[in-house]
Amino acid sequence: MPRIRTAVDLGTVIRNRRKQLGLDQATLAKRIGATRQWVIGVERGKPRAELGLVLRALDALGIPLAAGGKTGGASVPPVDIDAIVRSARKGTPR
Amino acid sequence: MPRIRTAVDLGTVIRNRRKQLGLDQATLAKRIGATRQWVIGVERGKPRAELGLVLRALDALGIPLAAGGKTGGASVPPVDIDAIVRSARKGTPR
DNA sequence: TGGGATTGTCAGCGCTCGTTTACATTGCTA
DNA sequence: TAGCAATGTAAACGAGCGCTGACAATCCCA
Repeated sequence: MPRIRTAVDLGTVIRNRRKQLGLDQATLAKRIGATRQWVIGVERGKPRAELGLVLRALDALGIPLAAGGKTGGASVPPVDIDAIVRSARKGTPR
Repeated sequence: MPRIRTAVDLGTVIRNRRKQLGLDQATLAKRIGATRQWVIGVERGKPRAELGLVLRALDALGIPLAAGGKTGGASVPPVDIDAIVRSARKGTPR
């Protein structure tokens, strides 16, 4: 259950899963509704790929995405009190 | 621990977390290295936002992203045997 | 060694992204 | 009510994406 931080992480996950399923790039591309070119780019970790296609790819590969779950350590660092206070007393004098 | 399927899902998560932290759009934008305009778009669920900025946003908000974890049901449908067989015997006649 | 499948690279093109700048709207406080 | 902060909307513009189409480089069997 890899933790995704960068586009490269995501590309690796997608590629591994695709191979695991025995799919080639062309087939995956067709399922997503994109081109093989696009698949190549994403698997390489292209950071400016478009979000919608990426989500469709994960879906097509049966890869669920979870946000905010505790992954083990001190994830989800608790509320930034400072910010809240500042916001509370609308001053925000900078 | 919301399950992310669409760009709208992601926008909602981001917006909620931002407010939870008491940040305004401008501040978040600056931290990400994007503009307020961009934040507005993403929070609205723009499906063609660029991946890199989205990941930076999640990071800036302390939202971990996990891929491939079982979420409860029949997620991660097991390997497509058919595909593997086809791939195994390199034929792939179709 | 030959041939098919898979993957990678290149070039050109339309289109939309993200940025900048400015203004309108809403909400709250003094 | 005036004034400030936060949010939403709009227009113009450069830059890069994703698409089409074609071709080269690898693998892997027969």
